[in-house]
Amino acid sequence: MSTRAERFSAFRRALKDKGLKSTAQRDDIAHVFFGSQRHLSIDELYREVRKLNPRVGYATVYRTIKLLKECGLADEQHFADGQTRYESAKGDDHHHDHILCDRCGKIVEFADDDLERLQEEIATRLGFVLARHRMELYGICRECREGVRTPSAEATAARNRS
Amino acid sequence: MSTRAERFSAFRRALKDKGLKSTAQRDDIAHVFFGSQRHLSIDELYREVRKLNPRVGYATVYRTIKLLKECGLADEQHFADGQTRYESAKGDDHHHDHILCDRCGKIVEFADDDLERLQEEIATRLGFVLARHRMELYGICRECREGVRTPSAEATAARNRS
DNA sequence: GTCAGTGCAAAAGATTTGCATGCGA
DNA sequence: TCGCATGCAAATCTTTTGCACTGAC
Repeated sequence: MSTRAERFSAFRRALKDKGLKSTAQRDDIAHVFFGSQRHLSIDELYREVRKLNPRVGYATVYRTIKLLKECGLADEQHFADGQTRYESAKGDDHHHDHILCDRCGKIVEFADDDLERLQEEIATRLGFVLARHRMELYGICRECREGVRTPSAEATAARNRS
Repeated sequence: MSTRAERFSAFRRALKDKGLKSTAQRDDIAHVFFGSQRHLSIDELYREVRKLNPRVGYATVYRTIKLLKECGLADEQHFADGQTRYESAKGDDHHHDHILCDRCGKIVEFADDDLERLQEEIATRLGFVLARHRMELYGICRECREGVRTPSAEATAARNRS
């Protein structure tokens, strides 16, 4: 897993390689995006970026996220709530899946080798050569079951309610 | 797995229980929906229903699919292509996942007990009580790899291209 | 100076909703 | 008859695009 600075450099390098320009907007969007631990929606990303630099338009956020996707630096996720979210890519060798809390909206990442193997096996059995997969588990997390309301869980729940 | 007629009756019963009316449009939409083996998009469903009864509006298809969801008779799927698709629900005791061919778009359903168990185990390990999950595998099917172009694969590929 | 990048507003695509009319119970 | 259901069009919501202007190289 690379640092924010490393990802930022990788983005700038990718832009240069493609003959594209570095701009204040792209820098600001990338900075916010790489700095977030969460799975951001476009709107959340836009709002965060605007705090840093109000001279950024919605369209530019869309255009920049698309660029980040093309560079392999952002992964797009379509969870069950219908919202499209983006996360900072972990790299090819760091595949992971997600488990989401139905109550507070918390998203936890995990990786499991047995699961990967089993998926290969199922695909083979069905005559497919597996290219990729997507798995999401949904349930209730321990904090929500125990009625503990941590600040971060509260914030996440509030975001989900809005 | 119930028959088309059984599902149709279940829908009429559910409507009656909710104090809602049976109408020609609802009947026609349900008939087409329960009769399809495929994972239909709203647009595909609309077109099919129009062949049967041109006096059906787009909005009614949306409203009826929403009703079917509420009755537990339709499952909504968001696959990676971004299109929202619906399938006739198999019932709580018939959970299944999907594997999709990246080339011809074919969608194959499967169920695997080991997979279900492993998911439970992962959720428990992470402190979650699992409610449901979603898994999709993507790859290339045998027919596409072997260059065989079956009529159904051709039809599916054509639909995907359009 | 050149041309890609940007903001804005308009467009496009998917889904929902308001409203007058239609029709099932 | 009464009120839910429908069709249509308009409204939303999300994402993309056209265009004139700005700014990076």
